[in-house]
Amino acid sequence: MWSQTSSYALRTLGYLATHRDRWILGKEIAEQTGIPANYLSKVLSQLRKKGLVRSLKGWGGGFQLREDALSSPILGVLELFDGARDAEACPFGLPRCDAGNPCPLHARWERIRGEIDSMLTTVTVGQLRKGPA
Amino acid sequence: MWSQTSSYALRTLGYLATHRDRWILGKEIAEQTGIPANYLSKVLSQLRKKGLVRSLKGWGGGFQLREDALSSPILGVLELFDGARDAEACPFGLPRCDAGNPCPLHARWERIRGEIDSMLTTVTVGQLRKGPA
DNA sequence: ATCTCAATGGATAACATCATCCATAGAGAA
DNA sequence: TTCTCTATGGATGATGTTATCCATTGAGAT
Repeated sequence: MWSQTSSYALRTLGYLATHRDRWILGKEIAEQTGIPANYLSKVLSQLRKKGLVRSLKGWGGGFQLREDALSSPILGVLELFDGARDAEACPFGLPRCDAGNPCPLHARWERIRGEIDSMLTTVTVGQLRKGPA
Repeated sequence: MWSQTSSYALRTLGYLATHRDRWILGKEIAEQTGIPANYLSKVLSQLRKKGLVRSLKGWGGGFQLREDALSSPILGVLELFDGARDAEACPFGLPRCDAGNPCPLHARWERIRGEIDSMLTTVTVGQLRKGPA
């Protein structure tokens, strides 16, 4: 549904959201989430540039979720890695369909798309925290 | 959302569903739908093997939609090119989430997934026909 | 039989995504 | 300063998807 990389980003943020009390090594995130360490470093780098994550080099360093990232909708994360989705585009790539000239799937898809958008804008990074059962 | 190739397949079937009165050249489909002609031939070949489309070589030949394809759900087409989707998989690749240990997105996604499945099994190839306004 | 039309299918190339390797830079410890 | 730890970033490789090229096959027209 979304790219592997986006999935990595969400998992990473979920892990950081769960451990906000200290600096987390990239290596630790990789081990705990199963994301390839080398690739993860690229993902973390982008999350840092985007301001979702803070980093500290050297001994005792690592990564941390930034405070204001907690309330950030996950839509922003997905867009960062998958690019902005064309909200208008027919997911089937059918010839231009819109309200005036709908393809057979248009109306049904319109509704589903709305629910997905609602989910992505409502759920925040902070809510990716792995809570106690 | 789905692969480019699946989109091509749906557009192709839509075009064939709209012109059921004669044999349609692959070239014509390519021109009218904007699908690369050479690549389209592969897609058509798979549609033929799957029994959705009939072909005729030589002068006056081309492609035609098969009668029974009209009532076939488009889900089958998507699975043909994208492979069967893992219905259980969390679209975010988050650590195994299920009813017992749901990720924050689980419940919301469950519902959306149901609607998508419903759409894909309900809409048929015949309904891809480009009807008169 | 021969010619032309058009699908068929194998081989290959272009491209993006995913992943790894390695050298460098920054920061605290000794 | 010097050492170790750890993020940073450039270069490269692996893989899957998308696209193209070309030779072959089948079928009707003449």
